[in-house]
Amino acid sequence: MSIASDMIRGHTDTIILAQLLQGDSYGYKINRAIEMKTGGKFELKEATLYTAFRRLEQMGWITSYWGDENTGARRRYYSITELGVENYYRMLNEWEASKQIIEHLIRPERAE
Amino acid sequence: MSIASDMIRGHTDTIILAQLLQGDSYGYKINRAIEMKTGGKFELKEATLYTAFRRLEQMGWITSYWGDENTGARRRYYSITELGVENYYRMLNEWEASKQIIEHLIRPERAE
DNA sequence: GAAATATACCTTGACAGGTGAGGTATATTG
DNA sequence: CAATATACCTCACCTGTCAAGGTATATTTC
Repeated sequence: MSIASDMIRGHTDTIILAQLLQGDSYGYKINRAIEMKTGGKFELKEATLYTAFRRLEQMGWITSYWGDENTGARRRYYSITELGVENYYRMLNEWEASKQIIEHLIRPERAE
Repeated sequence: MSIASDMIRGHTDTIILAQLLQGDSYGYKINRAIEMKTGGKFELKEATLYTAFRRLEQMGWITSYWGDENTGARRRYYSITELGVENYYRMLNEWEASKQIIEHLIRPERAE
């Protein structure tokens, strides 16, 4: 497992929900958006992404439906639910809190 | 597993190394120090801590020796190695980088 | 002096999330 | 027609966390 994966763990759900907050989308597109946003510095692995979709849907934070494209490969679209929105904001707050705890813990203490 | 644990995952090694940068220490004391530093908001579980010690020692980032207390329970002290110091600084930098990526990804994009 | 608490260490098994490797199918481009 | 892009999916494995259990010594409380 690369270093980034343990750092990102615990944020994949939030990252996906953040994307869906801007409107329904599908796996492939979400991954492209993330890649674009980070200038290629980061991407969710496909297996991680689809595992996350299953998890989020089971928790009722997202719902899905098949698109009706009449050309190209079929797409499964995802929508964020009200419950998903609530949890998204909760997780944003948790990030703020844990970020500060981490910041505090990974620096050696100044002499006092 | 609590929420905080997935957020802290990937930082436990750095947290321990940060403590050892201030001088040799032992498991129990390190955990108390972390608890103090966060005002009780966070603590490494014992199993996690001792697992981390084994991992860090195996990687050669820390070394250990038994203290020679003539009273109280025996203590195993840990020292950070040169390799440990190098990796500590590397991980600090990785935190800075991944922090910004996460920040960028968990917020919905402003319309442009 | 017995019980409770604090100090201090340790291991095991279960669990969850990430991921490499594999698969399917359609459309386009050289 | 081969390669590439789009688009989905699953399985087995790995790693880190942690609840639950254990050992031992010293101090405090009743």
